[in-house]
Amino acid sequence: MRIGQFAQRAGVTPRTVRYYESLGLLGPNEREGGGFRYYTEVELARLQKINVLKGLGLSLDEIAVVIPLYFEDSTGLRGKRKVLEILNAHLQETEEKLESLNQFRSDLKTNIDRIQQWIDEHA
Amino acid sequence: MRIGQFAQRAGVTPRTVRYYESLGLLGPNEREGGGFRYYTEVELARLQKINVLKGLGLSLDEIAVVIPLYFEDSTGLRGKRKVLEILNAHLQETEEKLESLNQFRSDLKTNIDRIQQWIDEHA
DNA sequence: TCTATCCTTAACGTAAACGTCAGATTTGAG
DNA sequence: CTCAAATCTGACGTTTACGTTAAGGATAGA
Repeated sequence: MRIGQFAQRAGVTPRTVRYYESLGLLGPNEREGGGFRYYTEVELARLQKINVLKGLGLSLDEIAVVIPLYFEDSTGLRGKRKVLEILNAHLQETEEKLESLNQFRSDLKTNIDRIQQWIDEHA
Repeated sequence: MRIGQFAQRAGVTPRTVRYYESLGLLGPNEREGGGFRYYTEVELARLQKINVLKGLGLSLDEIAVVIPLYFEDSTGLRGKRKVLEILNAHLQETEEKLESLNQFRSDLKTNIDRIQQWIDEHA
C-alpha cells in the first residue's frame, strides 16, 4: 500500500506520514521502483498507536520515546532500565491527570445541575 | 499585589498574565496611579484555576468559555442554555478522555511489569 | 501511447502560547 | 531627591504539528 491509502486508513494526511518519518516515528521503508513509500499492516498498526497516544496528550517527542516499546524489542539491560524510568514517570503523570480529570468532571456536573435547576425554576 | 508577584505566585510569567488579559481570561483591572496592574487573591484563584484547566489539555479558547462559570454569574436564559450545551459537550469529552487514560495507564503497567520481569529474570 | 492520478522533495505559511528584546515610565528604598 | 528595580506598550522571534503550493517524476487504465 502506498502513502495515500496508508494515510487515509489511519485518518491522517500523507504530509503527516512524511513528517512522522522525518521525526523517526515511522521507519524509512522500502522504496521500490520509482522511489515510492510502500507500507504494510504492521506499519498501519504503529501509526494508529501513535494516534491513540496523541489523543492522550503525549507530544510527538514523547511518543518517539514510548512507541518503540510496542513494536521493537529493545535489547540490553541498561536500555530496559531507562525505559522503565520513563514509563514510571508517565504512569505518575497519568495518575495525576486522572485525578484532576475526575475533579473536573465533578465540577462540570455540579455546574450543569446548577444551571439546569435555574432554567427549570425560571421556565 | 502587582504583576510580578502575582505571576510568580501562580507559577507563570508577567508576559503570560498580560497575554491572558488580552484574551479576556483575566479582567483588565484597576490601573491606579501610573498605569500598573494590581491584583487580589480573587484574581489569583482565577489564574490558578486556569492553570489547572490547562493541565487537563483545554486550550485557552476553551478555557475562556468555561472559566466565567467559576467566577461570574452569566445572565439570561439563552446564555444559560448555550453554556449548558458547551458544558455537556465537555463532559462527554472528559469521560472519553478518562476512559482512554485508564486504558493508557493499564497499558503502561503491563509494559512496566513485563520489563521488570525481564530484568528480574536476567539479573 | 496518452492522460489522469498519485507520488516525490523543497520550501514557505499557519495557529497557539508564549519568550524576548527595546525604549519609555513609575515606584520605592536610601 | 536619586537611582536601581519593576512595569508599561509595542513588536518581532520561537516551537509544535502540521497545511499548502510549486515543479516535477511514476503508474495504471483506456
